[in-house]
Amino acid sequence: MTTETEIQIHDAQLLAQFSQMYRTAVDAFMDRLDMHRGQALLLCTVAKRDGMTQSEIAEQLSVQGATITNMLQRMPRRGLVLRRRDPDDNRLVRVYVTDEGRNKEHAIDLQLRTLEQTVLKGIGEQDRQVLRQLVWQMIDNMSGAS
Amino acid sequence: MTTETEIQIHDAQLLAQFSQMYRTAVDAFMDRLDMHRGQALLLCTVAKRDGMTQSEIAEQLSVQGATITNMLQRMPRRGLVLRRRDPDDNRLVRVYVTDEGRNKEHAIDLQLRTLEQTVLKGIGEQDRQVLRQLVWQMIDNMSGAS
DNA sequence: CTACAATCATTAGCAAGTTAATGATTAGCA
DNA sequence: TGCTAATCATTAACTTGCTAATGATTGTAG
Repeated sequence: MTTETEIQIHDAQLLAQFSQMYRTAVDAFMDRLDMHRGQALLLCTVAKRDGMTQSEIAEQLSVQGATITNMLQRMPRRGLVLRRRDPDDNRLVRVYVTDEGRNKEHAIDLQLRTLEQTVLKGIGEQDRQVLRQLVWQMIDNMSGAS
Repeated sequence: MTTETEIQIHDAQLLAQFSQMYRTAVDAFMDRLDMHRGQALLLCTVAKRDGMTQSEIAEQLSVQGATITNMLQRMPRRGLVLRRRDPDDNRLVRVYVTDEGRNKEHAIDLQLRTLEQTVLKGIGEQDRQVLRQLVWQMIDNMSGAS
């Protein structure tokens, strides 16, 4: 169905299309958990290191600090995370995961593995290794972007 | 800098991070042309086949129809495209590129090639072939997503 | 010690996605 | 012909990203 266009598309557009579709796919998988993409990924990040600063979260997700503020303001719908100002440095806001949040994170993690299986279907372990390496290379290339 | 996290990240999150960074990179490159990402990609699409229907554009960009409506409503800042209802089927709105739009599209195309060079730097032609094939495979996997 | 610079978070306003509901037009069948 | 169903676009309300400007706190130099 997309076969006709495969021939004359540029790599830049191919990657754009992939990014778009992957984002939509994550949305779909998170919807089943009644979660939004950004909030889910944030939760997964904080769950791995409790008490992260908002700036640290932003850097980890390759996102602007203001984006984290926005997301956290919409989060307390369900008490999944807490925010507390650092007593030693009152500029910092540290984010903590509640027990409920940790449960949710497990579910999200499972769902992400399912997504992984869907997206990587038909790709052998050797090719996956190659893919990982290539993606890391591209990420590195973009990290020092001008 | 990202080295510490490379080890224990899941593929799903790796791809999410790539998508996020790539999207930001496209934004940066389009900013230099005083263009927004979505509008630029839309222009490139229509430039290749004048008179496309909004639904056709949406499908090509893997995006919802409403998104195209929204974007086109913000576009006429500069007369890059025209919209005209199809006289034979009044439900359809066809989009046409003006001369100015076609000039802009050339500039965008150039900029996308530059982005391509940046992102794929250090990756040989053989690996690029492999990458293309893997990305197409993933796109196919997501096309029939449940 | 005080003033200035740096850091962190928030706010406001925008673009770009989504879904769901609505309206207008066309197509198809009795 | 006329009613119903399908198609296409629009609207409204939302989440998620961004930038730029602001405010509050901390660090540092004089």
